[in-house]
Amino acid sequence: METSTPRRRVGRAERERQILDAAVAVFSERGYQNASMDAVAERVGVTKPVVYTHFGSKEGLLLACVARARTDLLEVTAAAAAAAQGSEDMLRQGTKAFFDYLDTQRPAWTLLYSEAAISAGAGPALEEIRAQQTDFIAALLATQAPDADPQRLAGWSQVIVGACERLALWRGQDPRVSSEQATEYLMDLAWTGLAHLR
Amino acid sequence: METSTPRRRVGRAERERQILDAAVAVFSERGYQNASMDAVAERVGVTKPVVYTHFGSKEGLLLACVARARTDLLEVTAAAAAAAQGSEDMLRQGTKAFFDYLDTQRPAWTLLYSEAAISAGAGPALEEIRAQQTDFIAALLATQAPDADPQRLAGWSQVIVGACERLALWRGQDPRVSSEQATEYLMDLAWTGLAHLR
DNA sequence: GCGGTAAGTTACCACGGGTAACCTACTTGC
DNA sequence: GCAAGTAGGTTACCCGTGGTAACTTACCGC
Repeated sequence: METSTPRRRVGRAERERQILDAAVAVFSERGYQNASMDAVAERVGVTKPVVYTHFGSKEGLLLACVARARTDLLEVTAAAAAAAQGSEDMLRQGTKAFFDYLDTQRPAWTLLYSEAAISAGAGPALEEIRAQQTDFIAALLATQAPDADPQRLAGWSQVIVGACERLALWRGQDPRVSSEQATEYLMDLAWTGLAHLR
Repeated sequence: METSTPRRRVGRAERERQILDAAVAVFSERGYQNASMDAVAERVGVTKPVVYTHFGSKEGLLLACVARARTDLLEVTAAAAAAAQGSEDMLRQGTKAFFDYLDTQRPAWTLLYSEAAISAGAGPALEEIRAQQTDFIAALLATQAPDADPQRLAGWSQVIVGACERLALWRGQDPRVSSEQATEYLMDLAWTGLAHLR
């Protein structure tokens, strides 16, 4: 089949995009462990060493996937928060955008929160995502509780980030839980608690 | 040196304990991925097929480690909660016992919350641990908010479990945060929030 | 002592990550 | 146009490690 295209050559940027797309799909379908580099390469219509020249190693490829998802996620949540008015609504809209992103980008979600934990090298990358999130949230909380100890603010941020991740995984198992509901359950405890601590 | 013990033979139960101990150590030291079954076997002073006759596969070995840690963790937290009086104190003492357990059993902690996520097969085992925790917590919360929708109670439980995991990871990176502080940060948001929702 | 069996060993396979050496489609300079 | 250079690709391989088949030996009951 494949009408006569003996060996199509493609620019570097384009190829990297193709490989990343294939990697996200393959990793999320078969799991990082069970996914072979050959499978990724084959999906692109290319051989293994090509993948290696672009991303160095299997872990490097995973890291690149994570990095791209991270950028997207940050973009989406930051935009939602920016469009809101007031601290409470910023947290609410940002959280909801987080859940919605994971809904529409299922493979990326699987990758980030189920598969990526696999690689020792991806751990730090995930921690960086969380650091972004906690910093952002700590700043938000500070507007509501300006007198609180910075460590306490950081702790609260950790609580919120952890809660979001867990709620996301929970929703993955039980799709009856809407992103609105998940957001509300978080706000119930987090924001209500905060409001009464001042 | 090992004075002259040519080939010591050991009972099944004892061997399994030895192998589990070695596996927890090796997996947490080098990471599940980088740990070889040969390394585990060598640590016990035995060859690879012995490990396989006991645990079937690398994943099986990991699962057995997780199962044991899970039993310990449940035991410790349940005991702490049972010794407390009143719902709030049960949540507080249970949470603190959780953090304290992870403090004293570092390798087990690493295994559960950094390495175990690696294996596709270990994922369900971890979810079962969480299910235990969330059920327990949901029952606790129900005493405080008897009128709440069950799904909402479940959601709040997810929030709390996620928060605990994240706080534990945070403490792993920053040892200045004591188990008491971590517990308090959780209670600040979770319990205070809950108290004002009734 | 003398089998029978549980406990262990050696020697191997296969699969997948990673690489070295080679090849070829396109571009650039003349 | 055409030679030369190079980015983009391929084939063929290595080696570590999960997993297993076939054989060996320490211990127990009798």
